[in-house]
Amino acid sequence: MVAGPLPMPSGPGKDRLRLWIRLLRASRTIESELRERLKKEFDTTLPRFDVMAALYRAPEGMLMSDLSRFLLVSNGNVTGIVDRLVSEGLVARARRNGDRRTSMVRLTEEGTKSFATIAAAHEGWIGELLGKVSEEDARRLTGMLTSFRSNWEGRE
Amino acid sequence: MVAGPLPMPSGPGKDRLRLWIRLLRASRTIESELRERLKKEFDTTLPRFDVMAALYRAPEGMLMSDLSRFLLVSNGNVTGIVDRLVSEGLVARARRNGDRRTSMVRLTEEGTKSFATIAAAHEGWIGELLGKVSEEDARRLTGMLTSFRSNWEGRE
DNA sequence: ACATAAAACTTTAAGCTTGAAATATCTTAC
DNA sequence: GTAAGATATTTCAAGCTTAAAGTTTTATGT
Repeated sequence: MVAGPLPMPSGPGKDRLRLWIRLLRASRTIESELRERLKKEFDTTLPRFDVMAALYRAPEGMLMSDLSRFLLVSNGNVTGIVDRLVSEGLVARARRNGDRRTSMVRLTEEGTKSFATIAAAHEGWIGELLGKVSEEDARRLTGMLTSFRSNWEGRE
Repeated sequence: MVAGPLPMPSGPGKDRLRLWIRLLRASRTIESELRERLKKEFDTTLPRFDVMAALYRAPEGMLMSDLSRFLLVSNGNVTGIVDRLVSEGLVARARRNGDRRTSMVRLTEEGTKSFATIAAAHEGWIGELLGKVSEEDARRLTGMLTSFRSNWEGRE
């Protein structure tokens, strides 16, 4: 999957396979760099950052299932990550009157502050890691990836 | 990180952040689809597929550290995946005369056959999943991602 | 009202992942 | 030749991940 420098596939329809391999290598490279920096600089992890980023954008809170859908990860996964964030005091669960199955999850004040700091560093890192991609190319790439995505949005 | 449809960042230098978010969402979407199909159709996993793909390209075998570098994952990780593949008879470790610390890892005959079958299906899936990306766009995207990658190859 | 189904979550088991510590082997410098 | 360091790999603990099964609560059909 993460095929590399040596014998690349050739023939009809291989361009998409090659694209996928590059896409995956690029995102893994960046991801592992981010992971390392989050750990070293802020003693946190990418999944925690992802959850906090989602909650930061929703001050009124989110349901567990919203988080799961939004982050493209399973329900059970979110449970574990949120549990850990709660035990660290960065996130709170609030029972709801209307529906006792659900609870609104939101950042605590401490979580909000913490996230703002980390997010600023994160944005700088991305600027650095993608520095060689021109703003122009960045916009074009984003456009292509968006059209790909809309093709898949809401599947099953 | 996997930010989505609602308030997208704006301002100077946000194009790269937006690009990264799209890149990550695209690769996670495709990855999870592949994961599911590998499981359902062939009762295997993406990491196992990755290792077998690497070995398929190296009939003479690879060292554990080669695998680790090539796949962009940690050493200890490769140990576990290879252990499982060995126990399933798909991969073999061969001690080397020269250096007793290392062993050459290679596909067994069964592993080779098995991989060929799965890889054919895999290529079809990619063609399907990236079907809306034109071959032309695929080549352009690949080019941009390649230049990004060479910028990072061999860091640290 | 009451049974049945649906929805929202959590729990569980198995496997993936990392970074760090531990082992074993080889290489280098005296 | 031997101690010190470098390499290659495995082991370990903690956390992430998923699919499937289980729990609790709400909604629906009769």
